[in-house]
Amino acid sequence: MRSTMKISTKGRYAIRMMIDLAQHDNGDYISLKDVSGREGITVKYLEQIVIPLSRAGYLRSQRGNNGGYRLTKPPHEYKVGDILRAMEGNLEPVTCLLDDPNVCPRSNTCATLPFWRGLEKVINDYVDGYTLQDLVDGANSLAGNDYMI
Amino acid sequence: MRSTMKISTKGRYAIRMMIDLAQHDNGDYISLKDVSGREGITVKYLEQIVIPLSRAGYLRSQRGNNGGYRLTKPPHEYKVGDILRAMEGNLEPVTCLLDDPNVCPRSNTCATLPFWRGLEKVINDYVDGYTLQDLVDGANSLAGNDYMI
DNA sequence: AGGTAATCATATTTGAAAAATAGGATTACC
DNA sequence: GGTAATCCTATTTTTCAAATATGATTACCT
Repeated sequence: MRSTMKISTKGRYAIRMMIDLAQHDNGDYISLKDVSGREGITVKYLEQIVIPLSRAGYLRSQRGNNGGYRLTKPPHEYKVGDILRAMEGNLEPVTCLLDDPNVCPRSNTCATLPFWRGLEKVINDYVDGYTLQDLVDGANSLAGNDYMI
Repeated sequence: MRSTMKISTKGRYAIRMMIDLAQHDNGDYISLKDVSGREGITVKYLEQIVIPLSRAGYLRSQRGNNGGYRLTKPPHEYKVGDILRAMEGNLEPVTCLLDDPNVCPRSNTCATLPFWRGLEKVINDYVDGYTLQDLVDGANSLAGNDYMI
């Protein structure tokens, strides 16, 4: 059985790309071709991944020869949750949580809604507890947790 | 954009069915037809949902006329996480976390693996903090948390 | 100026899995 | 023996992620 509750490849690749841009930041723009070579993701796919990140203001781009991308902020100012939400839209574990009241006619009486809301909160709190810099360091900024193995 | 990170309908329906069985438990077996009428899920779909729950030992069944299903344990002995994992297989947010070392050749050096492991732990801890009885009560058993709205 | 190498924009294809349905076999009560 | 349920397996339908394709636009560099 393949399970659900999975982050998309775009979400995972976006994080890896952001790490790559952070690691190789020397002030110049970094081409997707370079990222592609290092990360093993096709340039064409990276072009798609870059769109929501740019739209969110997380990346600055330069067109033309010697063009490319670079971060708009220092890595510690990116919450990993921001990157994921830019790619995934949201991290709600069930569609029932959307604001649209048409989604589920049972939402008023549903006994499980608070449970799902809590799960959403736990997930968002966790991913917002990491910054891009934390991932670059391969370490965890959350004081006193034991998630590292 | 439709987002990922979603629990399947089978997972959601399984929880609702278990709540329904708990709420209507009077010692007799409860037919899927009854559950279907109350929950608005087809009998045929419920038949599929029941399979992994029975296999996990969470339900007892009775065939034939007046047959049906009932819980094998009192509701407070079911962790919601157990129900979800029975349906979803696991709650790992990325395939990279599977034991199979062939899944990702970068797993040895991947800077994001500890991050994903932590997310998996947070999710499992949360869903294991709720019991079926909590959902029946529409309340939250975790002492001192504020997930309820 | 013109070649080149990049981003940008949009569309299309592919593949796989979730979601739902279908048909019939088996069981057990009454 | 009729009926109403579970059980079993297969199939269809639908949706969406994943990946690819094509070409336009931009800007550096010689």
